[in-house]
Amino acid sequence: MLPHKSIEARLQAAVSSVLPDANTANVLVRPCPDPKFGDYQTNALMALAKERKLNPRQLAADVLARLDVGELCEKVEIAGAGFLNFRLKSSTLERTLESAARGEHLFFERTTQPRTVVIDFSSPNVAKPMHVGHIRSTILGDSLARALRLLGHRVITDNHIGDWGTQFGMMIFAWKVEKFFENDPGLLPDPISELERVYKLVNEACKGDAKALAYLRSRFSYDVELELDKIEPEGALNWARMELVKLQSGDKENLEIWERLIAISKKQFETIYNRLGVTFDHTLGESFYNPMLKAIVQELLDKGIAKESEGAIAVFSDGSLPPKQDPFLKQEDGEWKPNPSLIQKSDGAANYATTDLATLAYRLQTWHPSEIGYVTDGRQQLHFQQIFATFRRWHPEANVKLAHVWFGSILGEDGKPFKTRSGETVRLADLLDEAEERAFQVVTDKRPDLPEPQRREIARVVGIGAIKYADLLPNRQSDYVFSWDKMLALHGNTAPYLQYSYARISSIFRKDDSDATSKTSEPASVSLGAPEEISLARHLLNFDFVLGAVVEDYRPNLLCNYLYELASHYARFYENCPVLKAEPKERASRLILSSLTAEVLRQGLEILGIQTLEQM
RNA sequence: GCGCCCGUAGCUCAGUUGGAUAGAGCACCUGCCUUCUAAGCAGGUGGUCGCGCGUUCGAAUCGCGCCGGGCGCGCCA
Repeated sequence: MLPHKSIEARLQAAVSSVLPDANTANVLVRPCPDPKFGDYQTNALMALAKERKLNPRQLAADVLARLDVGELCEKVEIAGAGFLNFRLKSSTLERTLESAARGEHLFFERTTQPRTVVIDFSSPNVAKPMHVGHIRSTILGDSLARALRLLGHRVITDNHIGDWGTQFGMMIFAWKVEKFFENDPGLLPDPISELERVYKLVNEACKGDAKALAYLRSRFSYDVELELDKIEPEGALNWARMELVKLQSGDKENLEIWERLIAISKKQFETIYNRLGVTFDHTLGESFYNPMLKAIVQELLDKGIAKESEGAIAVFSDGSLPPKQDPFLKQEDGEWKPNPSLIQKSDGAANYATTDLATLAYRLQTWHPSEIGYVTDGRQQLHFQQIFATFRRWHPEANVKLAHVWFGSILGEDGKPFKTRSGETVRLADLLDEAEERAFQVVTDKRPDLPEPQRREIARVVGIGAIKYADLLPNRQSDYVFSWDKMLALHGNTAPYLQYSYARISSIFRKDDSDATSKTSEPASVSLGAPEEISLARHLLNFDFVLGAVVEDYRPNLLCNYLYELASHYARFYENCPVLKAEPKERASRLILSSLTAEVLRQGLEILGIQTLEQM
């Protein structure tokens, strides 16, 4: 057991012995904000004293009298208004590092209560290019899944792609206009661009653009029920609607076009996910739930949860919540008015709310998760509140935590939503290309001695890592400003700096000429002397706190900060404590410290989905 | 109008159940490479935590009211 866990357990026991009825779940230790206070502190006794109107320092003294942590810590101190400060004996630090060096742990503990957690993230749309709007969800979701898995939870990742909906009417229409059966766009180098081009064309024709309409007329020669010269905006729109209806009613040709659209898109998704190193256990898109929707609408009607309204079907407030917390009410002109959630449109089609309800039910029934996290844009907060509330009414027996893990927008340097210079949305593929290209310039500048293929590989890892890190570093709920210069900077809190820290440690081991036997046969012995060694060791021991917090609040940015601090501690150690030139005993100890730091850096970056390099 | 989120150093942002003297990077200034990768380190300048009132041993954090900004609010997802 790690020292802080052991201290915490004994502290809780001591509190129970003083206050038998106290709930000790919140009696926790955590790292001290300032090393002068010690290694760990608890402030929980002040809270306990407050709710019981006890003197906090007296309570601290009473608890301390029942607390025995003597073999782990120096004398425990009562400080301030009633803190308990713990300072680890240096032998405790040293033994913990040694057990890590033996591979018994890496400064964190796997959970004793594994949960099954579904993470819903990325969710791009079929037949459209993946763009910057998908990057935060993809990177955040992947990182959270990695963190949960590392801590021993059962994680199911599910990519809920947008493979059904009204846009397919226009897509199929466009497909037929361009006679793609004869000119398979899947064979083009960039089929998605081609699909996007014709989609825009049809869309513009529907809006009445003269050039687009003229183009349609010139191309139109198939299966003509409408006369060519009657293709006007209304005509084009009607035609697209007709194709949609045919698709929905199972028309063979349209289904085949739809399937080919999905196949082309999935290929694009795979290319991007491969570059990002992101994988999914399932890709169950919206279409998968299609067959279930009618029955769900009917069931919600039967149960009185939903009702007809203006031709549509909607869920209204049932009055079970205070109005302020009720997602189905809103205040207008001082009155509470209905704010319903539509589950069926007046044309009889279901919408995304229905699909999300079906998805939720399916996941629960199939995987029995204790938790489902939806990693989406913050603008969907109301939607998810309504979905969750509807689901609770529909399945009151369900025992599952539903979390909307929302995030803010990516902004350009001008503070407005991130776009290209010409005002287009930025494609993910282009973004990754540019990251690698810019990283290549930097690598070439710094290391002209390396052969080009190696520089390319470094640029790939650094470029992708920089984008991911820039995305994970800010608190997920804040908007952040996208800046190439900042994310690729070689100093400061950036991916390249962390990767460099790792590479620099690796370099020590490459130059370590001690023979292999001395590395393996002698029991590893750590002895800490220099202040830089001690603060580095202390920081390594805090890895567990950070991982717990990341998973608890769905916040990888805490890990970013931790890793940056770790790299800073190591840099100070590196400046002040020679490793290879030290005396044998000290050298062995410092090699262990270095190798454990490297391992935590590597593991931490891996949770962020960022690769490390031995050389850069 | 109502709801959600935000307002912290010149700029970009952290700030862990309320906790000890509010932190970092960039920028600016000063040092440090014959010594394990200087893609580095050390030091300095810089704050009425939007404003006010309140809650308490203690508030950037919680409550109320203002000011300023972003987003959302019935058939798109």
